[in-house]
Amino acid sequence: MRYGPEQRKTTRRRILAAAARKFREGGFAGAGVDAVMAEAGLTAGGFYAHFESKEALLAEALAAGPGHPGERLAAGLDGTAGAPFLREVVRRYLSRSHRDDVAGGCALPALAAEVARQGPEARAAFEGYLRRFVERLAPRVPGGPGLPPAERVLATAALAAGGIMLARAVADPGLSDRILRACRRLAVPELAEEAGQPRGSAGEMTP
Amino acid sequence: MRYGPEQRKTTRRRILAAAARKFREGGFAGAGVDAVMAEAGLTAGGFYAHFESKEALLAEALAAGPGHPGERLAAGLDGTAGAPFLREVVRRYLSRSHRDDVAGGCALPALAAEVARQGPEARAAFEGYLRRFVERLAPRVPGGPGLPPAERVLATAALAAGGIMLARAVADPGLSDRILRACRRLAVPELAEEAGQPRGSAGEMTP
DNA sequence: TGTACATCAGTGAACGCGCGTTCACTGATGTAC
DNA sequence: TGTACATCAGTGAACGCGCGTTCACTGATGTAC
Repeated sequence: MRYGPEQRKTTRRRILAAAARKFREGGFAGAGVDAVMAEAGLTAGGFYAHFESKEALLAEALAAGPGHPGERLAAGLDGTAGAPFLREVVRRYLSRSHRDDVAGGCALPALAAEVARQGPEARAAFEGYLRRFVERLAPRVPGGPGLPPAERVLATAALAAGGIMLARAVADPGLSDRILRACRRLAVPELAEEAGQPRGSAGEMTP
Repeated sequence: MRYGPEQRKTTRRRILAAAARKFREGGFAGAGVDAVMAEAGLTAGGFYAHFESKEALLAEALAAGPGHPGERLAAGLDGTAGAPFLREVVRRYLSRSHRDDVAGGCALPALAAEVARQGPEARAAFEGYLRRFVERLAPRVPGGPGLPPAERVLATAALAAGGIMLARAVADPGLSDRILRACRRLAVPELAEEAGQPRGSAGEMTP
């Protein structure tokens, strides 16, 4: 093991990445410090050299997550803006692959309900996570009736997060797909979406 | 204490009602059998005379919840249908009072993320809970572009559940209100909503 | 009517377990001289 | 260059605690005769 502050930072980042995955996968209450540290290739005891508490880890794991969806969703869409841009972002977010990849997916559908039961620290971090969607997407998203772009991003985030969450919770795969499709259409009423469902994962949110 | 099967049924219902409240409030992982039974005025040991396990209780608490929102939301709207009906339902659901009453509110924003991590029993019960929205509301809700009424109810449920969930998780009350308002507008683009936010709780989902 | 017994919802203590957190220690790395 | 010491990230065992679940028991109620 290398010595020095660089190693310390690397380890810290590894714990954060592990926490981001484990918390999404098992929930904040369901993923223990033990499991997070094991995912990072460490033992539980070393955790408190890096973080004050489990809740502090949650806050940082939200704030410092690498590859925020607000950026990942817009990748490769440099020329686009307006309704086509929004449709493409929504198509990537409300995809089967995102639904099926809880650990690697967005924090909103996986953790929002639990964050709502946490203290101000975690909620402020979560708020920052949500605001980042607005910052990154609002400049390229069209407004709607009574909805400036920033408000539309907020409402679309709620719709998309809710859609992924419900699609994950439901038992019937057919209903799950219906939920995703219906949400994609409600999100972009300006454009009649192509009839079929998107196939394959090219360009979708999680590979 | 009265003897006989009537008393047994009453107690069972009391446990279910307590579970519905406690699970929404603290999460499924966060609310213990002890806390649920205490809310019902009982001690933990008696629980297993009524339910096989904690997860079985979750499934039943979802399925047998008294006063499903699908019915409560439509109460007093007997003459209405179409876009005005939908707007009123959405206004009640996406209200501050519903946001602030986790224990008495809808199961979707409070429990969906955790249900997604449970077994088939709980997920099937959750699915029934969601389908009940469609059954009760679709006959009176208008379709949209590429969205038959049933699909529109599904997408609106995702939007509304996501909106309440995000509004609860965020730290800033102003942002929380903005989320609710933006979601109400996206849900019913046919009608330009009145400029102000709804005030008071008359007709809203939770008193 | 009165007595003995059967029933059974609910109690309360106990169980094994995993949790978040603490802490004495290890051992690899760097520094002083 | 070599030796002694300092640093500190990470280990692993232990802690107190609350969890889901079990179970012997209580005591109020109903039934038999």
